[in-house]
Amino acid sequence: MILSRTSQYAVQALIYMATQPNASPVLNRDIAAKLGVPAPYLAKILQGLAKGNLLFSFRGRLGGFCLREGGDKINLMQILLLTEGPMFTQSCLLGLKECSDETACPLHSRWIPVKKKIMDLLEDTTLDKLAKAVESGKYRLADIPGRLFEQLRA
Amino acid sequence: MILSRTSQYAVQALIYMATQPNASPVLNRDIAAKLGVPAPYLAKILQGLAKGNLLFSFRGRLGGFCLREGGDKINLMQILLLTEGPMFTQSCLLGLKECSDETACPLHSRWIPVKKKIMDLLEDTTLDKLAKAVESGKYRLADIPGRLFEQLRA
DNA sequence: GGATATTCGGACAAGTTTGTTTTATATTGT
DNA sequence: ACAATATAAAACAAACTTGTCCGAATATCC
Repeated sequence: MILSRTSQYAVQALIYMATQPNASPVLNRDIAAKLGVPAPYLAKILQGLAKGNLLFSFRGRLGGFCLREGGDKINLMQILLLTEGPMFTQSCLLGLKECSDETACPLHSRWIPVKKKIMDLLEDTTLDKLAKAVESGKYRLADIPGRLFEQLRA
Repeated sequence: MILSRTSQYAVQALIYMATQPNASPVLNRDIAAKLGVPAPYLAKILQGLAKGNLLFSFRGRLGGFCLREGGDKINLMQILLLTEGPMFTQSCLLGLKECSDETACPLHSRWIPVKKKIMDLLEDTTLDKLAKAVESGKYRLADIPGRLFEQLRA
């Protein structure tokens, strides 16, 4: 509805990375397995995030991906700007290319405050907050059924 | 970002229809011209809305599409449930198939109130309100440049 | 240096959304 | 009955998103 699959996978992957000790790189293969997501596709997404300076990537043995900054420094908006593109913040509900305060669609004035709520949420929500929620055990990152998920986690 | 092109065209078209006298049917061709969207594609969308009981459709000479009810009775949510599908209201930001209060993604509790704002907006916004905004001349339905739009309107 | 393990990068394939074309069918006016 | 004009429906095409595969580059360990 709101986010593309690419964005959903990206957010899930980064939350997972934030739950891991960031001393050693995390393998794309491992992330894909935990999330139940196609590994080659996820790799491409992570490469994009590395190009966008959100991740470090290391090749070779002991390689993998690392968060470039601490999980408390990365919020959802930063991720989505990379995966959805820079137009993400300035979109009109009706799809008008230009929909500003001067020349607006009929929904504009109603939409602005709601959109602000969304943007505020995305900017305020850091990876750390989400990682803590997952670590508490009350929340899930992926659709994998409980038992299988626990097995993978072991 | 939030809505598919199909939904955007559908909403634009219905707003336009709500600005027209509803005694005589509106031609798909005319709507498409005003909005600057491909006519055959729009026709398909309108046919879907007719199947969903939001529009009447009449074939042959003097045919066209009509709102089935008054513009004050149709809100955006009704349209989007047809164009985006019935899952539209129950989606999870991270794309989890199941994300309810019992088994939730780590964003769930933050997302719920924001989502409610969106849903409230969509349910509260009727075609009539939007049509009036367009008729006031302050707001635009389509991306067509001002001069061309005025010419078409004449 | 060689073996191994990993990301990188690009080419390829499938699926979905968006858009086009064509033919059929219904309605009205003459 | 016939011509004109509209939607209906289905087949087709293009573009974008999503997903797959493979060879190359790179780093570590022996």
